[in-house]
Amino acid sequence: MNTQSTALFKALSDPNRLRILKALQTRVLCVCEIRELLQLANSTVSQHLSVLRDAGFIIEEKDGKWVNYMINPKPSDPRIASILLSLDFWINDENTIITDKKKVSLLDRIRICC
Amino acid sequence: MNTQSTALFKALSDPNRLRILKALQTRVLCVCEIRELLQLANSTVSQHLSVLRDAGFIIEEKDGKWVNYMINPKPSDPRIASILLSLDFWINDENTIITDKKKVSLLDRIRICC
DNA sequence: TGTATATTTCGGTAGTTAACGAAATGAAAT
DNA sequence: ATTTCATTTCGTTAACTACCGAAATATACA
Repeated sequence: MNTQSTALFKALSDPNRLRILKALQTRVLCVCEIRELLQLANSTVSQHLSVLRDAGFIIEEKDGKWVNYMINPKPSDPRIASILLSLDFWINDENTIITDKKKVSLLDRIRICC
Repeated sequence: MNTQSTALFKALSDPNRLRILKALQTRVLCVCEIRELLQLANSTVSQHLSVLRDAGFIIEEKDGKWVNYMINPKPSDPRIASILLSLDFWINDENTIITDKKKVSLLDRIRICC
Protein backbone atom coordinates (compact mmCIF):
# COMPACT_ATOMS: atom_id res chain seq x y z
CA MET A 1 0.00 0.00 0.00
CA ASN A 2 2.93 2.29 0.55
CA THR A 3 3.62 2.25 -3.13
CA GLN A 4 1.60 4.28 -5.55
CA SER A 5 -0.87 6.51 -3.83
CA THR A 6 1.27 7.73 -1.00
CA ALA A 7 4.20 8.37 -3.33
CA LEU A 8 2.09 11.00 -5.06
CA PHE A 9 1.27 12.81 -1.86
CA LYS A 10 4.73 12.37 -0.40
CA ALA A 11 6.11 14.12 -3.44
CA LEU A 12 3.79 17.05 -2.78
CA SER A 13 4.34 17.15 0.96
CA ASP A 14 7.56 19.13 0.88
CA PRO A 15 7.40 22.93 0.55
CA ASN A 16 10.41 23.14 -1.74
CA ARG A 17 8.98 20.55 -4.10
CA LEU A 18 5.71 22.47 -4.28
CA ARG A 19 7.69 25.60 -5.11
CA ILE A 20 9.48 23.71 -7.88
CA LEU A 21 6.21 22.46 -9.35
CA LYS A 22 4.64 25.90 -9.27
CA ALA A 23 7.75 27.44 -10.83
CA LEU A 24 7.74 24.84 -13.60
CA GLN A 25 4.15 25.75 -14.35
CA THR A 26 5.51 29.14 -15.39
CA ARG A 27 8.22 27.77 -17.63
CA VAL A 28 10.90 25.15 -18.22
CA LEU A 29 13.85 25.42 -15.84
CA CYS A 30 17.26 23.81 -15.45
CA VAL A 31 18.75 22.67 -12.15
CA CYS A 32 20.91 25.72 -11.61
CA GLU A 33 17.98 28.07 -12.13
CA ILE A 34 15.99 26.18 -9.53
CA ARG A 35 18.99 26.19 -7.22
CA GLU A 36 19.10 29.95 -7.58
CA LEU A 37 15.38 30.27 -6.90
CA LEU A 38 15.28 28.06 -3.83
CA GLN A 39 18.76 28.90 -2.50
CA LEU A 40 19.57 25.26 -1.88
CA ALA A 41 22.57 23.13 -2.75
CA ASN A 42 22.66 21.67 -6.23
CA SER A 43 22.55 18.16 -4.87
CA THR A 44 19.46 18.92 -2.82
CA VAL A 45 17.63 20.35 -5.81
CA SER A 46 18.59 17.33 -7.88
CA GLN A 47 17.19 15.08 -5.17
CA HIS A 48 13.88 16.93 -5.09
CA LEU A 49 13.64 16.80 -8.86
CA SER A 50 14.13 13.06 -8.89
CA VAL A 51 11.31 12.64 -6.37
CA LEU A 52 8.97 14.68 -8.54
CA ARG A 53 10.11 12.83 -11.65
CA ASP A 54 9.71 9.38 -10.10
CA ALA A 55 6.21 10.30 -8.96
CA GLY A 56 5.36 11.34 -12.52
CA PHE A 57 4.83 15.07 -12.06
CA ILE A 58 7.72 16.25 -14.19
CA ILE A 59 9.95 15.03 -17.00
CA GLU A 60 13.49 15.89 -17.95
CA GLU A 61 15.06 16.65 -21.31
CA LYS A 62 18.79 16.85 -21.87
CA ASP A 63 19.99 19.91 -23.72
CA GLY A 64 23.74 19.86 -24.01
CA LYS A 65 25.24 20.27 -20.58
CA TRP A 66 21.93 21.36 -19.19
CA VAL A 67 19.03 19.24 -18.05
CA ASN A 68 15.70 20.92 -18.55
CA TYR A 69 12.88 20.02 -16.27
CA MET A 70 9.25 20.61 -17.17
CA ILE A 71 5.74 19.66 -16.10
CA ASN A 72 4.84 16.24 -17.48
CA PRO A 73 2.71 17.11 -20.52
CA LYS A 74 1.10 13.66 -20.81
CA PRO A 75 0.94 11.95 -17.42
CA SER A 76 0.01 8.30 -17.75
CA ASP A 77 -1.59 8.43 -14.32
CA PRO A 78 -4.87 10.39 -14.45
CA ARG A 79 -4.38 11.41 -10.82
CA ILE A 80 -1.23 13.28 -11.77
CA ALA A 81 -3.09 15.15 -14.49
CA SER A 82 -5.88 15.98 -12.08
CA ILE A 83 -3.52 17.24 -9.40
CA LEU A 84 -1.48 19.29 -11.83
CA LEU A 85 -4.64 21.00 -13.04
CA SER A 86 -5.80 21.61 -9.50
CA LEU A 87 -2.51 23.08 -8.33
CA ASP A 88 -3.50 26.41 -9.80
CA PHE A 89 -6.29 27.01 -7.38
CA TRP A 90 -4.77 24.98 -4.58
CA ILE A 91 -1.74 27.19 -4.22
CA ASN A 92 -1.59 30.74 -5.42
CA ASP A 93 -2.01 33.03 -2.48
CA GLU A 94 1.09 32.13 -0.57
CA ASN A 95 3.71 34.86 -0.50
CA THR A 96 6.57 32.57 -1.39
CA ILE A 97 4.80 31.41 -4.52
CA ILE A 98 3.96 34.93 -5.60
CA THR A 99 7.51 36.20 -5.23
CA ASP A 100 8.81 33.01 -6.84
CA LYS A 101 6.79 33.76 -9.95
CA LYS A 102 8.44 37.17 -10.24
CA LYS A 103 11.89 35.71 -9.69
CA VAL A 104 11.38 32.99 -12.27
CA SER A 105 10.72 35.51 -15.00
CA LEU A 106 14.04 37.16 -14.19
CA LEU A 107 16.13 33.99 -13.98
CA ASP A 108 18.74 33.70 -16.73
CA ARG A 109 20.69 30.48 -16.85
CA ILE A 110 23.51 32.04 -18.84
CA ARG A 111 24.10 34.67 -16.19
CA ILE A 112 23.69 32.24 -13.30
CA CYS A 113 25.69 29.27 -14.45
CA CYS A 114 28.34 30.37 -16.90
CA MET B 1 5.25 28.35 3.18
CA ASN B 2 5.36 25.21 5.26
CA THR B 3 1.98 26.03 6.67
CA GLN B 4 -1.19 25.38 4.75
CA SER B 5 -0.56 23.66 1.46
CA THR B 6 1.99 21.15 2.60
CA ALA B 7 -0.05 20.27 5.68
CA LEU B 8 -2.76 18.97 3.38
CA PHE B 9 -0.42 16.74 1.45
CA LYS B 10 1.53 15.67 4.52
CA ALA B 11 -1.72 14.45 6.00
CA LEU B 12 -2.29 12.33 2.90
CA SER B 13 1.27 11.09 2.61
CA ASP B 14 0.98 8.29 5.14
CA PRO B 15 -0.51 4.96 4.04
CA ASN B 16 -2.37 4.40 7.30
CA ARG B 17 -3.98 7.82 7.13
CA LEU B 18 -5.13 7.14 3.57
CA ARG B 19 -6.63 3.88 4.76
CA ILE B 20 -8.46 5.74 7.51
CA LEU B 21 -9.85 8.30 5.07
CA LYS B 22 -11.01 5.62 2.68
CA ALA B 23 -12.60 3.63 5.49
CA LEU B 24 -14.42 6.73 6.75
CA GLN B 25 -15.84 7.23 3.28
CA THR B 26 -17.68 3.98 3.87
CA ARG B 27 -19.07 4.95 7.25
CA VAL B 28 -18.49 6.63 10.59
CA LEU B 29 -15.98 4.83 12.81
CA CYS B 30 -14.72 5.12 16.37
CA VAL B 31 -11.08 4.85 17.40
CA CYS B 32 -11.24 1.25 18.51
CA GLU B 33 -12.80 0.16 15.22
CA ILE B 34 -10.00 1.86 13.33
CA ARG B 35 -7.45 0.30 15.66
CA GLU B 36 -8.93 -3.08 14.83
CA LEU B 37 -8.85 -2.37 11.11
CA LEU B 38 -5.27 -1.10 10.99
CA GLN B 39 -3.86 -3.30 13.73
CA LEU B 40 -2.06 -0.40 15.37
CA ALA B 41 -1.87 0.81 18.94
CA ASN B 42 -4.70 3.02 20.12
CA SER B 43 -2.38 5.92 20.69
CA THR B 44 -1.02 5.67 17.17
CA VAL B 45 -4.50 5.71 15.67
CA SER B 46 -5.42 8.70 17.81
CA GLN B 47 -2.33 10.51 16.53
CA HIS B 48 -3.22 9.85 12.90
CA LEU B 49 -6.77 11.00 13.48
CA SER B 50 -5.60 14.28 14.95
CA VAL B 51 -3.42 14.90 11.89
CA LEU B 52 -6.38 14.32 9.59
CA ARG B 53 -8.62 16.45 11.80
CA ASP B 54 -6.14 19.34 12.02
CA ALA B 55 -5.74 19.32 8.26
CA GLY B 56 -9.53 19.54 7.91
CA PHE B 57 -10.31 16.19 6.32
CA ILE B 58 -12.34 14.73 9.16
CA ILE B 59 -14.35 15.86 12.15
CA GLU B 60 -15.09 14.19 15.46
CA GLU B 61 -18.31 13.87 17.42
CA LYS B 62 -18.44 12.63 20.98
CA ASP B 63 -20.99 9.95 21.68
CA GLY B 64 -20.80 8.91 25.31
CA LYS B 65 -17.51 7.16 25.89
CA TRP B 66 -16.94 6.84 22.19
CA VAL B 67 -15.55 9.40 19.80
CA ASN B 68 -16.95 9.06 16.32
CA TYR B 69 -14.85 10.17 13.42
CA MET B 70 -16.29 11.02 10.03
CA ILE B 71 -15.43 12.73 6.78
CA ASN B 72 -15.78 16.51 7.14
CA PRO B 73 -19.17 17.17 5.51
CA LYS B 74 -18.58 20.91 5.00
CA PRO B 75 -14.88 21.63 4.61
CA SER B 76 -14.16 25.35 4.77
CA ASP B 77 -11.14 24.87 2.51
CA PRO B 78 -12.26 24.14 -1.06
CA ARG B 79 -9.09 22.12 -1.63
CA ILE B 80 -10.20 19.68 1.04
CA ALA B 81 -13.57 19.27 -0.65
CA SER B 82 -11.89 18.76 -3.99
CA ILE B 83 -9.45 16.17 -2.67
CA LEU B 84 -12.15 14.28 -0.79
CA LEU B 85 -14.21 14.04 -3.96
CA SER B 86 -11.21 12.91 -5.96
CA LEU B 87 -10.15 10.25 -3.49
CA ASP B 88 -12.75 7.93 -4.93
CA PHE B 89 -11.04 7.57 -8.25
CA TRP B 90 -7.53 8.21 -6.93
CA ILE B 91 -7.46 5.16 -4.73
CA ASN B 92 -9.66 2.17 -5.23
CA ASP B 93 -7.61 -0.53 -6.88
CA GLU B 94 -5.15 -1.18 -4.12
CA ASN B 95 -5.59 -4.50 -2.42
CA THR B 96 -5.40 -3.10 1.08
CA ILE B 97 -8.21 -0.68 0.37
CA ILE B 98 -10.39 -3.36 -1.15
CA THR B 99 -10.02 -5.73 1.77
CA ASP B 100 -10.40 -2.82 4.19
CA LYS B 101 -13.81 -2.08 2.71
CA LYS B 102 -14.92 -5.62 3.42
CA LYS B 103 -13.55 -5.52 6.94
CA VAL B 104 -15.22 -2.20 7.70
CA SER B 105 -18.63 -3.61 6.97
CA LEU B 106 -17.98 -6.37 9.49
CA LEU B 107 -16.57 -4.19 12.26
CA ASP B 108 -18.76 -4.05 15.35
CA ARG B 109 -17.65 -1.68 18.07
CA ILE B 110 -19.68 -3.48 20.71
CA ARG B 111 -17.91 -6.75 20.02
CA ILE B 112 -14.49 -5.14 19.70
CA CYS B 113 -14.45 -2.76 22.62
CA CYS B 114 -16.78 -3.99 25.31
C1' DT C 1 43.04 14.93 -25.24
C1' DG C 2 42.33 17.90 -21.55
C1' DT C 3 39.50 21.43 -19.31
C1' DA C 4 35.32 23.60 -17.89
C1' DT C 5 30.64 23.39 -16.56
C1' DA C 6 26.12 21.20 -15.23
C1' DT C 7 24.22 17.60 -12.95
C1' DT C 8 23.93 13.31 -10.27
C1' DT C 9 25.43 10.07 -6.80
C1' DC C 10 27.46 9.13 -2.31
C1' DG C 11 28.28 9.47 2.69
C1' DG C 12 27.10 11.66 6.67
C1' DT C 13 24.29 14.60 9.93
C1' DA C 14 20.43 17.00 12.02
C1' DG C 15 15.61 17.28 12.28
C1' DT C 16 11.18 15.01 11.67
C1' DT C 17 7.80 11.41 12.12
C1' DA C 18 5.48 6.93 13.10
C1' DA C 19 5.27 3.74 16.35
C1' DC C 20 4.73 1.90 21.10
C1' DG C 21 3.46 1.47 26.17
C1' DA C 22 2.37 3.91 30.26
C1' DA C 23 0.08 7.47 32.45
C1' DA C 24 -3.66 10.93 32.30
C1' DT C 25 -8.34 12.39 30.97
C1' DG C 26 -13.27 12.00 30.39
C1' DA C 27 -17.63 10.03 30.38
C1' DA C 28 -20.88 6.42 31.77
C1' DA C 29 -22.49 2.85 35.01
C1' DT C 30 -22.50 0.49 39.36
C1' DA D 1 -17.80 8.07 44.80
C1' DT D 2 -15.55 4.41 42.59
C1' DT D 3 -14.94 1.59 38.86
C1' DT D 4 -14.79 0.77 33.98
C1' DC D 5 -13.84 1.60 29.49
C1' DA D 6 -12.57 4.63 25.29
C1' DT D 7 -9.59 7.94 24.11
C1' DT D 8 -5.79 11.28 24.45
C1' DT D 9 -1.34 12.88 25.99
C1' DC D 10 3.43 11.98 27.20
C1' DG D 11 8.07 10.16 26.81
C1' DT D 12 10.92 7.32 24.18
C1' DT D 13 12.89 4.90 20.26
C1' DA D 14 13.62 3.52 15.48
C1' DA D 15 13.09 4.76 10.82
C1' DC D 16 12.90 8.25 7.48
C1' DT D 17 13.96 12.64 5.11
C1' DA D 18 16.07 17.06 3.86
C1' DC D 19 20.14 18.94 3.63
C1' DC D 20 25.08 19.60 2.69
C1' DG D 21 29.84 19.03 0.59
C1' DA D 22 32.75 15.99 -1.92
C1' DA D 23 33.39 12.79 -5.45
C1' DA D 24 31.71 10.86 -9.78
C1' DT D 25 29.48 11.35 -14.32
C1' DA D 26 28.33 13.60 -18.59
C1' DT D 27 28.57 16.97 -22.09
C1' DA D 28 30.64 20.71 -24.68
C1' DC D 29 34.58 23.21 -26.07
C1' DA D 30 39.62 24.51 -26.65
